[in-house]
Amino acid sequence: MPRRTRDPCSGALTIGPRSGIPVPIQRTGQMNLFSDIRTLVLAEITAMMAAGDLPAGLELGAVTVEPPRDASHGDMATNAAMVLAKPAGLPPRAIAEMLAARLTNDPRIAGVEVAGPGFLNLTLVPTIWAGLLKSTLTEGADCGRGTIGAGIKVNVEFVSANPTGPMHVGHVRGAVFGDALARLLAFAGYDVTREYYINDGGAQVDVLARSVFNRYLEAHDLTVDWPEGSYPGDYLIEVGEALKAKVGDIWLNQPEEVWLDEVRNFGTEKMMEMIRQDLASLNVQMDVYSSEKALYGTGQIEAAINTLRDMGLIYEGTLEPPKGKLPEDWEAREQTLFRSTAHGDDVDRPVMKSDGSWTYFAPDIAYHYNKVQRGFDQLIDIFGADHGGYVKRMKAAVAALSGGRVSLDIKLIQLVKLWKNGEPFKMSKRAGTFVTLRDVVEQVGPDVTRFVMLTRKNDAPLDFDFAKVLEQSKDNPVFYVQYANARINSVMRKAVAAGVAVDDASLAAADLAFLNNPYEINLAKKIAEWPRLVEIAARGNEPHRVAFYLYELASDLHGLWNRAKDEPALRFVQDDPATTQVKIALARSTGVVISAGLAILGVTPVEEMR
RNA sequence: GCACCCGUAGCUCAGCUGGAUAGAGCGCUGCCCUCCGAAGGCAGAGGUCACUGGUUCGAAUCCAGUCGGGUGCACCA
Repeated sequence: MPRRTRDPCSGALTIGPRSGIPVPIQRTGQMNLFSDIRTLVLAEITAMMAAGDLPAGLELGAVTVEPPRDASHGDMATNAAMVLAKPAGLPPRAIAEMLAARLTNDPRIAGVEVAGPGFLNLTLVPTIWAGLLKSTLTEGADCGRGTIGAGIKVNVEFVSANPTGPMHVGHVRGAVFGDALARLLAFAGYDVTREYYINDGGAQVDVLARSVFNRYLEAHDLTVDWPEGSYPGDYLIEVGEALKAKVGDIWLNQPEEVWLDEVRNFGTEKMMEMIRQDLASLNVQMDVYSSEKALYGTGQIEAAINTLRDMGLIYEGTLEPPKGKLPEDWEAREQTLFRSTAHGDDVDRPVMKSDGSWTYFAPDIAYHYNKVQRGFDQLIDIFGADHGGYVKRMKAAVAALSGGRVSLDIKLIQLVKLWKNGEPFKMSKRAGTFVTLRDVVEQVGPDVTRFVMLTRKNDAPLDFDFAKVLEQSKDNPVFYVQYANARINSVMRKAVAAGVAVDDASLAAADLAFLNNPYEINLAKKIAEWPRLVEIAARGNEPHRVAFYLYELASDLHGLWNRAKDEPALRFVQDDPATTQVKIALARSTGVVISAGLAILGVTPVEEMR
């Protein structure tokens, strides 16, 4: 097909200084080639509808432009002809032929092929990759930043460990996942709030208070009992000492009513200090700490329940006994129930105990109501997998209280199995091998901990081997990705020593039209996928995709590197400074994306590994 | 009994709002290792995507059911 030339003065094209080849530039400042080409495809379809080639008013939402699985299928593939065939009442290949003819006219498109049942395989002009690298280098740490979350307020609630002791290893994964998800969503353009819900309203903080009081008594050299279910951990010794330092001996012979409230406040405050420090050691920062206790006595629980009551969703009733094995002490009992079945739950749930006090569910409802009232459009809760049974009722509550306006996504975090050199690492409080978050971070560091925790989907169990995660070999994904970055920095230092300018501005200004080896193009293509991956990962609340992508990106860099052993022309540092600059631009662009990706994971990129 | 999660290569796992011949690492087999940066490289074998139906131009992906594993199942948080 004849190629229509575009006016170079339109601003859409620029002329490569040496080659004279037009280099498309992204005018939006974004480097998402896939959305650019999808926009083109949609525009041509719209034009076809206007021209009467297709019926007007076709729904285009299902049209995708994505990387083909097989490199022989070109650089991008679109399903447009196939998804439009039925509504348009035309054979897919007929649509494909028409669309192909139009797409060929775009200066970015080098070739279009109709394949299979009606795929359009697009080959881009080689200069497109130069434009990609330029925008990557120009955007730097912002490359791939998205806008799909623009104007959307999302609240990510995670960790929410009980304030009764230090965080243990079971909390680590949830903390890392939640923090990485928050970073991912922020990167995709969402307005993100990270929130911790302090469970300081239940019976367990009374137990904490009594345990602290015991330590307080011990600080006065008194002997104490440790009843079943109390918290005898050493970490409360200093809290007891601190309490003694604060109040002296005034509570020594006082009944519980006198000191319980104050000791509880004192204890939970100390525990939260410790938890904040634990989180900080993992580079996790919360925006908001919300207190369960603060919901009591302020009418918030009553208000939330009354709101449901006004909707006819609260009633006095008796639940059916659970099927299967009946609890020993089961008896029919009238309770105040939330009609969660109206919003998809399996049974209605009690909000008030038989003694008239609230169940744990009631403040949770109030807390989520509070989040709804604060104007969030989306709520995300991150729970341990053992709380899976809690999902439906919570979703029902949010659906009811927001009138369906606010979505709630609950991500369940599966267990982490600990290993050491391939041997199961047993955890036991009694044997003193209880593993705290601090133990993990001190042994392997926050970067490795975070990366490894994100190398699995949240709902898949994870093996964590204290020895293997620190191994410096290609079998260790953390090392593999970091090593790629170190290699990039190495060749850049070498180029600098050879007198080549490798700052991002110089590289972006260079003529980059000479990347043409399949290994180089392959790496550039992987870079091109980055913004798209951010979108997909953010849409699914799946930060693990970033970790897998980085591994693939590193793999492509290493592949190019290894290939260069046999093909010296592929080496990043060449005799000719201009050629070196082109190669370094590719390496540096890879490094830019690695850094951006690691930032989402909350991992610090390393520049050297010795 | 019910609900939720899971079932993909010998092992551990990816797999995009359904796309073309299902991928990676480990392990295995065979070569190579005077290489910008050692912590290796290249290649090969290896699959009924648990099973059976359904929807669709097209299903590992969506739906229903079956089997198998995990978790949770009034008034605990």
